[in-house]
Amino acid sequence: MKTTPYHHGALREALLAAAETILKRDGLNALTLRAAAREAGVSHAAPAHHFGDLTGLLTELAADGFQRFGARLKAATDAPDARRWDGARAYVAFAVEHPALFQLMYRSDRLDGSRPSFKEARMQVFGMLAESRDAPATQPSVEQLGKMLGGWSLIHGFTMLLLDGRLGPLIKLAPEGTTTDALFEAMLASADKQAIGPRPTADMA
Amino acid sequence: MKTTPYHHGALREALLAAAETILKRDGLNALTLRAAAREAGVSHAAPAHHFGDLTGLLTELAADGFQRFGARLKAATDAPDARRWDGARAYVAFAVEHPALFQLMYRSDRLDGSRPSFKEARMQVFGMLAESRDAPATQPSVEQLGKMLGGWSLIHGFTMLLLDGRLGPLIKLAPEGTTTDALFEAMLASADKQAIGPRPTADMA
DNA sequence: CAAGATATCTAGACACCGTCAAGATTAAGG
DNA sequence: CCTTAATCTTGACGGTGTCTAGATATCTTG
Repeated sequence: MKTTPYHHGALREALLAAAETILKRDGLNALTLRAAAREAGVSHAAPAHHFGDLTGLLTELAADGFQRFGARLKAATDAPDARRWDGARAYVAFAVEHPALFQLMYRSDRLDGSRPSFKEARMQVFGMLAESRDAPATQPSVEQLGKMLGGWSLIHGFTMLLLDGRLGPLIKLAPEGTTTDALFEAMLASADKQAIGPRPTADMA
Repeated sequence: MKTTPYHHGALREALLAAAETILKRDGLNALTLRAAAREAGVSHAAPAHHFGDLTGLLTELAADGFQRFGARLKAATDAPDARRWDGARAYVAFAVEHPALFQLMYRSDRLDGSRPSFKEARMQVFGMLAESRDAPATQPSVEQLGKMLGGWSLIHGFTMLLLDGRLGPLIKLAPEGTTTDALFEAMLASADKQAIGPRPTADMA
């Protein structure tokens, strides 16, 4: 084996690792097929043989992300001392630790939803989501689905707003020193409490 | 005035209109400076004189979107017969009618958040958000902010999941013929009700 | 074991993209 | 009227995805 053998041996994994490095370091806009090839030290056209096109590479990366995401959620909800909302906290924590990856995972216009690896990883996470609620997995009612969707939307919406930097004005409105974490916990607490007293007529999001 | 005068007269507006046409027709990935120039019938470098770069064009488009979004929300919440959650319904309705534009509005990596027009339009919408809740505009408590954030996150999360096509598995789980609209209404209903009975130990989103 | 088949990777080309510089054309103002 | 500024065009450069052809290594199989 010389310095750079013609055949890499594990180029597929190396390219995925290189892609994630670029994603973390330079963002999604800088993650190109050629950049991944450079990072891995191969020719510019090499990635096409393993992923087809750029969408393929991004989709495999997202699929890998969903697998790790699912493992993280499972660990949080299966823990013996798991508190209420610990799954939600794990949801946000993963997104904060891998912001660019998480955003990619929810960017359908850059992904190929028909890829088996992606479909499988995504459905596994969705399954955990459905199971963790008290809604039965078979023939749930619309009411039960609405409740489950409410939990998912609440957490996902917070995550997206946080990653996109949209909570700045809210923080500025809050008492000095308030963190996004404190706001998140306050949000969870308010979701557990019923609105007491007269409802405001125009109550929106 | 001949067929194509050297000076367009209102190229800035024409380019914005062309950009939105492309956004609706071909999606964000196809919205390039050169494509907008082609659609408007001018040379490929013309847009740079009005928007600086591609980020500038996208940001102005997003700013325009936030202005219309704000008007739509205001109309919904100010209506004399406005029901609870009508602001939320308008939020989702606007996103469904302009999916690509809405997604662009929440894609910070493609926008320049420091552009005055964008900042202003965005803050105007945020102001409506903050006012519509019972939280006072001055010195709200963390609890009040948490409640307001909960409403925003709930609606925004649902919208993002819907636009990204992530509700498919949920629909498949639901009784046949269930629409996303029905799920949305069920979600709103569940947000109004307190969870009765014993809480599940692992309750996540 | 050897040789043909196959998988893997390289090199080159093409059209498209954003962006910059230089020049042509028109409008505005003193 | 003539200067100045704004507007738009033309041409160029490097970067990108993707296609083709060819080089190299591994695998299979007779």
